[in-house]
Amino acid sequence: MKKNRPKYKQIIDAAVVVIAENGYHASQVSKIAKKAGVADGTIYLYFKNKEDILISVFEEKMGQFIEQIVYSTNKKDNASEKLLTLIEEHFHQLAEDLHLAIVTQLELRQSNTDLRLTINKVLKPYLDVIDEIIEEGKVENIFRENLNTPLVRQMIFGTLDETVTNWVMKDQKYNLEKLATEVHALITSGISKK
Amino acid sequence: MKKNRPKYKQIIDAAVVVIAENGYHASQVSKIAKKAGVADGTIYLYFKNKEDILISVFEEKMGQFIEQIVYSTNKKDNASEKLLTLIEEHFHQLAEDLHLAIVTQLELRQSNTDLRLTINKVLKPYLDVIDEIIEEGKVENIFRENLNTPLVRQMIFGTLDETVTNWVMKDQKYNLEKLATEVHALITSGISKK
Amino acid sequence: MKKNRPKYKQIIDAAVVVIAENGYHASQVSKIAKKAGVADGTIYLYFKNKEDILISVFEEKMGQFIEQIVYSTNKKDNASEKLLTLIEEHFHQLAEDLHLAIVTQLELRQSNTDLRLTINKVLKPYLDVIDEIIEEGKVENIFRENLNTPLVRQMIFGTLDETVTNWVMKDQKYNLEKLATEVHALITSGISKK
Amino acid sequence: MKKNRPKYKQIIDAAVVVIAENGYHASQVSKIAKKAGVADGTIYLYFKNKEDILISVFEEKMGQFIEQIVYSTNKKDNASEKLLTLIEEHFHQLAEDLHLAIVTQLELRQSNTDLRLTINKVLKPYLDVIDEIIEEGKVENIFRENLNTPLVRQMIFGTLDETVTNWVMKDQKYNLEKLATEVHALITSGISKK
DNA sequence: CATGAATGAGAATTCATTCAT
DNA sequence: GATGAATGAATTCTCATTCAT
Repeated sequence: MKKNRPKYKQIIDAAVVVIAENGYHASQVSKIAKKAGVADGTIYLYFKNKEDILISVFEEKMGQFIEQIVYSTNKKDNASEKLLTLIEEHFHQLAEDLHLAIVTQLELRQSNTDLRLTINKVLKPYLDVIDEIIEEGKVENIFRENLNTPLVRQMIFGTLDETVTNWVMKDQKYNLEKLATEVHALITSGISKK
Repeated sequence: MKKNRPKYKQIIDAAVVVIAENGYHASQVSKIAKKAGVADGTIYLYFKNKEDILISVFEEKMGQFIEQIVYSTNKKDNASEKLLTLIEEHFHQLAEDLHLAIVTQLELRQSNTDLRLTINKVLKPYLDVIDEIIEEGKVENIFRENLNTPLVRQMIFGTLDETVTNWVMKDQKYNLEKLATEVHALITSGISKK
Repeated sequence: MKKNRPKYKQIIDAAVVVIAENGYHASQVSKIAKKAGVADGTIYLYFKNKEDILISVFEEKMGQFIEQIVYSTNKKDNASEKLLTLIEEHFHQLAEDLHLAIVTQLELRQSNTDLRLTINKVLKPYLDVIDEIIEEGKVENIFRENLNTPLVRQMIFGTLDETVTNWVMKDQKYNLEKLATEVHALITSGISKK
Repeated sequence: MKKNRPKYKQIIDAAVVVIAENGYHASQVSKIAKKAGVADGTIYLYFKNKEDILISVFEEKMGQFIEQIVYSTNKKDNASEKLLTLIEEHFHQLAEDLHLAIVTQLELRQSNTDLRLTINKVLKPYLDVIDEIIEEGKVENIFRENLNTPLVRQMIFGTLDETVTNWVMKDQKYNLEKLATEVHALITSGISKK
């Protein structure tokens, strides 16, 4: 299995750093190879083509990202706490790994081609987790039962995504993780008085 | 003034259509010129370079977009109604002009370079309008006075943006404009019961 | 006659300045037109094409240059004095008009095309003057009668040309005109002792 | 070291031929690549850009040219013989390689930009050799001790350069090498009788 | 006579991918 | 498995010249 050989991981990690430091369009295969300490041709023993590297970056890193969120939310026992935990973990993981945050929030979005489809596919389990929390909240009578789940999920994901992107673009001048409770309050209670 | 000569508008409009139909990376200058009915070289009498076309597309179209929203919200007399109007107009204008929606939600985001900075600059007045509505809501005692305005603005913008992007990517299978009141309710009241 | 109309001279003079200041390759027709204070299209009422401007610059300016040398040398009555006068006038005229010196010594040589042939054609009368002085010197028994006239002319012209070019390229840090007698001595007496 | 790999020399040699045959401005990179038997992209593994090819052509070919002259003059033991040898070698080498003569005398002079600076830099050692011969002649009491060395060098170089250029432009109708002694005589003894 | 907006041909360079060693 | 030299397709922009006004 190629994914278990050491150079596979080396190349993935090199790609994240190279893209974060140089930007999507200036990240040539040869640069990634150099950073990974392998020859250009070696890349093609592990990946079908350049796009396959990027897809794999997203799959590997997002896979872990989602796994961690699922693991953490599962330990909570009501929808509201699960939602808070999801927000906290979302912010925490991206705040911890700035390279990853830059790559996912800014750089990888510059791709067209299949990568954008793959991003959606990879993100699907995450969106499903959000959906499940919403549904659970309805059952637990914590959230309104007439909520339009996909729409609520778009609100939640859109809010988190926009918040992280702003933080990255503002050069991480403030503490992202501390915003979690405030974001959670906004989502659950809205902005209206009372 | 170049911007008032007819070919300027012709080229801008041709660019929107070409980008929407071919995607950002497959939109050669020669394609835009052909669609606009001018010679390749004519493009360069009106625009400094290719990127300048894209920046101008965004400035012109977003300028109108924002103007329309400001105009409409100003006619309402409380923050909540203004917010609803802003959401309605946001959805309405993009639903009305699918080419524009594709370009702003998907294609233009693939650029790096100056365009991304310009996008932020152009968007600024829109974000300011949102901020003003939030502040007004606090004064009118409709919104909680301790709201973190930038964060709320990120929630609002992130939610609208994600909602429109989903609608575009789902091939506009549903009515975007009808979601406005629901989105407004989510933002004002949140998802919690009571 | 076009050559007598004021704009003809305006354009020629503008061309010399534009080429001297911007270099041959950066001297667009539009720049020359602007400096001359006429519209781009007006250039084509006076000149067949861009090359015709350059040819005319050389013809007009070199015509005067040669005329002045012929006039001055004719006033002398032996070949040696004529040669000295020729050198003095050659240096004097180019030292007086730096723009012209830059254009003739550096910029116009970057052309290929017909201009290079024309340069030779325009220069012909000058080379003929040199030939005549050499022949006269033989008759006057001042110069050796077995001199290879074309070769001597090449030595004279090559020496003057190289000297002026060096002076232009060295930013005219020294007095070109003062070199005339020394150059004359070298040509007439050579470098050998005795 | 790139300069020692065979394709480096192939490309340099192809460039000389292509420029000589097509002229400076009609020498596209793709033409040079084709003549060299390599892909267009391969050029850029060996040269930074098109101008770098031209600079390298001049450096390589002129380097050899000068080396040969230094080698030959060093075998002579007085300044006058060294000067004669320099003239003979100068004419000999360019007469032997017509492509090179066309390129150095006509085509490369059409460039502006860095190439012209490089030409001067590369030529410097040659001009230094001439200066040394002049100085040596003074010491040996063969040349006048009050000679202005830079000026004499300009006479010598200007004469040789003009002579070769004339020969190239006159389609090499006569034997350039046979002119060496005559040119040497003119430089050493001048044109005056006695 | 004069204008200046419009034209459109033409070339350098990058970089993902291959394959002989 | 690993290497890295070689490949070659694909696109922006400039500027001399024209011609309708």
